Amino acid sequence: MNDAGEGREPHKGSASLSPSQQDYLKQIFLLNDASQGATTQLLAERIGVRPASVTGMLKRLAEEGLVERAPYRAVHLTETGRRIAVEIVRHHRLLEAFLSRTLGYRWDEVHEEAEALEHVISERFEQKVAELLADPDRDPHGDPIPTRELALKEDEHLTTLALLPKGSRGTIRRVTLQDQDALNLVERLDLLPGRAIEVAGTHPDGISLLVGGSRFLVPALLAAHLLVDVAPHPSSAQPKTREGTGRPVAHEQ
Amino acid sequence: MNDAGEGREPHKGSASLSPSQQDYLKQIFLLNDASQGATTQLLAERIGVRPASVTGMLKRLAEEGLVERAPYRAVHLTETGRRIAVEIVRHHRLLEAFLSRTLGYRWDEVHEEAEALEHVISERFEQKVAELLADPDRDPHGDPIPTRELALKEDEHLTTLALLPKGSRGTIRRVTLQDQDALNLVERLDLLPGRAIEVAGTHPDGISLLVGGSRFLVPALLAAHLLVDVAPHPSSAQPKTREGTGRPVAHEQ
DNA sequence: GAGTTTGATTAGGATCGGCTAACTTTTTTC
DNA sequence: GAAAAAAGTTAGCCGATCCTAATCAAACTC
Ligand SMILES: [Mn+2]
Ligand SMILES: [Mn+2]
Ligand SMILES: [Mn+2]
Ligand SMILES: [Mn+2]
Repeated sequence: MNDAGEGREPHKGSASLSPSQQDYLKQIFLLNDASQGATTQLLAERIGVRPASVTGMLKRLAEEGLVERAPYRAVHLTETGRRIAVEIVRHHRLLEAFLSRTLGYRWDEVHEEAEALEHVISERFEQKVAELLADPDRDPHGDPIPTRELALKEDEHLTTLALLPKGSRGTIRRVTLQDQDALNLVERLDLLPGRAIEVAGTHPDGISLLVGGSRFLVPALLAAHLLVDVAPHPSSAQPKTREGTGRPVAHEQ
Repeated sequence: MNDAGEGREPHKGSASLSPSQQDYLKQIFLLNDASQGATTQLLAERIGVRPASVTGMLKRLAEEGLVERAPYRAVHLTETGRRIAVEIVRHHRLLEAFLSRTLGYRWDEVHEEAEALEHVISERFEQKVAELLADPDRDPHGDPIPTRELALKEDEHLTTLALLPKGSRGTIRRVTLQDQDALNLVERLDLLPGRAIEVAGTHPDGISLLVGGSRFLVPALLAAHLLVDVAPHPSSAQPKTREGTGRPVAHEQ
């Protein structure tokens, strides 16, 4: 079924794709980036459509050379598809940083707005915002912002909170959650990027955590999405002296 | 064919309409605001579709109670339709001011970007931008920005350059053009809002204008879209002063 | 005021992206 | 390894928005 003589559009930019197509590519990328297979069902959940719709769209994207797929198996991005996906991710995270820093959005308000704007802003807008913010490399959730050349830094030194042994100390650097309610939970628990934490113990259902003077159970499902920068010497005091009641939320303004 | 017992949706916000629908409402409003009938053909030109498409969309908008129309006649907005249209206009002009002032866009670059963003930003975004800019009342073209309550100030003291008699002096306050090429022309001629001008004479094809030390013919078609704040005493030369016809005129550009 | 020109509408069709219901394939369970 | 469960696909449909071509109405023209 695959033909080699199809019309080869040179340099397909994200601009020529519909917001819907862009969202599919982005979610495939994010799933792969999180080492998960981009299955029909997962995509359907993330994008908010029915599985049948995903199948249909993936076929169209495959025809355009943006994904490679075999029926009943997870999809993968082609190089072209990946490039576009990263471009959208850059838009999204740059916008989140902008909304947070320049317009004073709250931590939990940025995602939804960026979700819509990411498809609409021009390269000029992207550029101007990057200038204004002096090329930020993290969004408010701690997610790395791809560079203009679409290079994406890996967080190799970060560890999932869920895997830390008792006694570990470190700093929360990244919250890899999409869901609005889950984000609200993180905010209520004051587990934002920058917070110093210590693992008080492990449970079957999660992790007992010491943060900002209080101690509570972080459910495993949540802990798996908190990436921590582990302090070099678990026995010594934490490098960053930043205690307090934890109430004054760490907004990066 | 028209029935009175249609489903009456309460408080329809612009958010529930498609970008396309929003553009139709906006263009109807802008045409009416410029004292032009919103005909099928004019709308088709402004929106960039064929007349047949306009007829189709107007029918749908009429069904939703946003416009009133009779076949072969110009359309009018209902109160609901007008409210939505003004909301979009506010978005558009606020965005233009923001792009210009905060992101450093050039005068001729703002329109296109605002055209896409206006349909996508949330009320929160609108609000935050308005705060950041301290409630601006003009966009970079001199067009008035509707207030949050959707009140739109009229430019009663402004006159079309095309109608000024020889010897008139004044200041360009507003450029009511949509077309990109026309805007570029205005910029090349340095006829931007704020420029002091004097009418050196009238021609059948336009107006001979003195501006910034040089003198040239402004084609009638262009002159009709330049709104001028006429100086009270045509004989006295004054580069920049606030005159008063009994009405306070505040504009920040 | 009959005819012509211009403007508007209708008819029919395409594309896109979603849906449901029915069917097929893969995976899991025992 | 057969049956059941889960996941994925197909077929058929729908609404939104655009298009072209043909028709109809209104507005000028003389
Ligand atoms: Mn999106
Ligand atoms: Mn983020
Ligand atoms: Mn628009
Ligand atoms: Mn403007």
